[in-house]
Amino acid sequence: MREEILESGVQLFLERGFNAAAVKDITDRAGVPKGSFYNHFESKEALAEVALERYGETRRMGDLADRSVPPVERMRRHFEFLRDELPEFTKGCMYGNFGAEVVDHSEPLRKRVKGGWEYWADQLAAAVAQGQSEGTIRASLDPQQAAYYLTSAWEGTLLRARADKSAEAFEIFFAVTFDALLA
Amino acid sequence: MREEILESGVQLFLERGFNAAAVKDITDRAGVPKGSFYNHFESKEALAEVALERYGETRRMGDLADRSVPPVERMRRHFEFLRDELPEFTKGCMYGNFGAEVVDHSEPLRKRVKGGWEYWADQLAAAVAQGQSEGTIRASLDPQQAAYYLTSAWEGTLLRARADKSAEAFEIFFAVTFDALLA
DNA sequence: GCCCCCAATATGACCGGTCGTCTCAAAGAT
DNA sequence: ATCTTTGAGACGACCGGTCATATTGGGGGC
Repeated sequence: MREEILESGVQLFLERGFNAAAVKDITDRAGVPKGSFYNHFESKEALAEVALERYGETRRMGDLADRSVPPVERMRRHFEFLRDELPEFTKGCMYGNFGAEVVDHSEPLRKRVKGGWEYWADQLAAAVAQGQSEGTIRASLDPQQAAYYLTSAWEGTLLRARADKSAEAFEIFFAVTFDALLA
Repeated sequence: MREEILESGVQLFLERGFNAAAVKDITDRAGVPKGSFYNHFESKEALAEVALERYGETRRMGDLADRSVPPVERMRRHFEFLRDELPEFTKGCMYGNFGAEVVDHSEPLRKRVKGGWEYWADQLAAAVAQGQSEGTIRASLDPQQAAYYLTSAWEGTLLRARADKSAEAFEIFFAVTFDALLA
């Protein structure tokens, strides 16, 4: 039962964000009675923390460390994976959702959002650094800064895609990132 | 009275986003009775539309067209202005706030958010194009794409700054944008 | 095998609070 | 006196969390 609740929480936090995903909606989707929720999670916030961890595990960050694929290629595939996993122009990334809605009110969630972004940027930075040592990514970039910038650009791209209801934002992200910024 | 409500709306939508800025909070800050709200605005959403227009007017987009300042410099100043206008690491841009919270539920607001971003990107693109014709911005960039990317990167930077509670995100935005992407 | 007891878990109605919106009596204007 | 505007508080919906009651499972005794 706990697992069903967690799964539904992941889905709804992803589709609607924190506030618009009510505990009742989550338990309804999980097919369990609302009162049972608090036998498994101390609070909605506590569920969100676990949901965020779970979501982060599905982002396949390991792909960014796969030495059998050249760095630029694996970065490209990484972002293509993230893009292809998106529900259709609805809220696209739990980190971004919580980052926009919750970090001002929940210190535990803010720390996890921050930590998740840092981890992601570290993986990207390692790939940038390897690309530089192989001469396929421009040498003048600071890997940590470039990686940080890419996480920002990606989250912003998700916002724009949602407002535009168009995939053009992603096309532009790929074109500018791989043909201009990293090249 | 209408003006006080509008002003308070702008402030609170900026500081807290749409959902966390209650009508009561807005009227409290405006110093007017809550029941009067609907004598001046049809709904909270209607206020948000007007507040967004008002906010957009204060972003000084005209600075981006000021031919007496070189393109790169005026872009830099533009983003410096936006950064310096921020309340301390709280929600930083009404377009981004509404983009994250509301565009899935309110078509009028989605259109205004989209339109505001498009207008902003057009101004940036014109500056990029001029910089290219003067040889100060790299020629291989598509001005519209670069401008679109910058709006994304900026909005994402705001998200990261909030989660990090640090100005480092802005430092990185400036370093990568002006020393790597545009150079 | 059956019954009883107890602890753990499940459950749905309830609670108090917040929220956007509306109503209608009172106040103001003519 | 009549008409228009105002605004306090009611309204119904929604929300996270609580809790009295019901159910279940395991252990022990006969």
